[in-house]
Amino acid sequence: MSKEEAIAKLIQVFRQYGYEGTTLAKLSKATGLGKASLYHYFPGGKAEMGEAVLEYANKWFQTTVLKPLQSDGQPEARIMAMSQQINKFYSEGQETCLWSILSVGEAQDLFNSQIQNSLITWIDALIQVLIEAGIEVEQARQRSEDAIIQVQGALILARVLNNNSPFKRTLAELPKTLLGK
Amino acid sequence: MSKEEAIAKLIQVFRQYGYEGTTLAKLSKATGLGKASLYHYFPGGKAEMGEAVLEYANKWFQTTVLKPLQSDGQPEARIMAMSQQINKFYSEGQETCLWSILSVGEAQDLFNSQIQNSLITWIDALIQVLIEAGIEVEQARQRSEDAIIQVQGALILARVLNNNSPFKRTLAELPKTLLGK
DNA sequence: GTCTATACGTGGATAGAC
DNA sequence: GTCTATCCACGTATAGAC
Repeated sequence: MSKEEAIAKLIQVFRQYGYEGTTLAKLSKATGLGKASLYHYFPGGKAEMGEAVLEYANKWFQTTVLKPLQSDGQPEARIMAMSQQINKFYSEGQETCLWSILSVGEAQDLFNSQIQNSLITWIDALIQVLIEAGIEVEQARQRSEDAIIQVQGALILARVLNNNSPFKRTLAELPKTLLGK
Repeated sequence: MSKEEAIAKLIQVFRQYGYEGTTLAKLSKATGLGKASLYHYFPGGKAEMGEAVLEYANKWFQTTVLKPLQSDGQPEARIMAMSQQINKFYSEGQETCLWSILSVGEAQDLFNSQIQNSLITWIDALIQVLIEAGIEVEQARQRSEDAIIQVQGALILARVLNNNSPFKRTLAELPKTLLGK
């Protein structure tokens, strides 16, 4: 098993259990590797695995979600493309956001700056598109923040209510939220 | 120290560290009670403490947030009163929501039905007010869900960005979100 | 009710064989 | 690279004195 493949398995565990709820036993079971093998790939142990998982998720997000947003079509089309990708990225609202779950407790101390960067990158990418669409910068910032707020909040609602329809509705309305029409 | 006072201290720990990140050592330190004393109040251990903390938060939320919403003024005034109380309840966006943090990992199995009830109660209370304001029921439901989504999402953004201004802005716009004007 | 002391499992991490 | 075996600290929980 390659390191990449291992990380893809690890990410599931961190997403489901959070940092402190994730144990080496769970990580071992998820990958099929013994604890010692995990330490071969990640000498820094659990903290390094968390770091790797965040880095992996970040790249994945950049490729699948941000890239369509930064392509060269019409702003509205790009935003719609992004919404579709977000839907996939979070498995239609059934998966927790790694950023939100790794921003509490001990994990916050370890990863917050990394997570903050990811979120800021996302916000800035949105602002860029809205400016291209002719929206004034401060309003663009507010709407971009609102969009992310809504995605994050909708994921929580989906998890607690065990029902992803508010999440899907939120995504469907993202273009309106961002472009204001 | 009364049981109530103890619970008020415990809640801080669960909020900050989540269920799995919360240890008896932390709970002991926060209350000033020895571990054995905690077991005197909560024979069921950590799980019972989590339960008690959720129950406490729920009552607190009902009294401070829902009651103003269900008073007998104009809908808009009641919604504004609720927003103010939400602001206090989450310490201006600087405190995590207990419901969102206890809905992951092992805690999800233990507490999800309780948390689900709390959230549904909130949504239903909002729907009631919007219906009184003359809004059609399905739209009332959607807007109520949206309001909660925005509060939850804004709390996440505040935590990650270490900046509560989006949270405050979100709260300020809640009346508009709900009443649609 | 609150404490000290302690039991027992599990968590993270390492050694060393293959 | 992956395993088995093992270490040590800490986690939850309990016993029993005061």
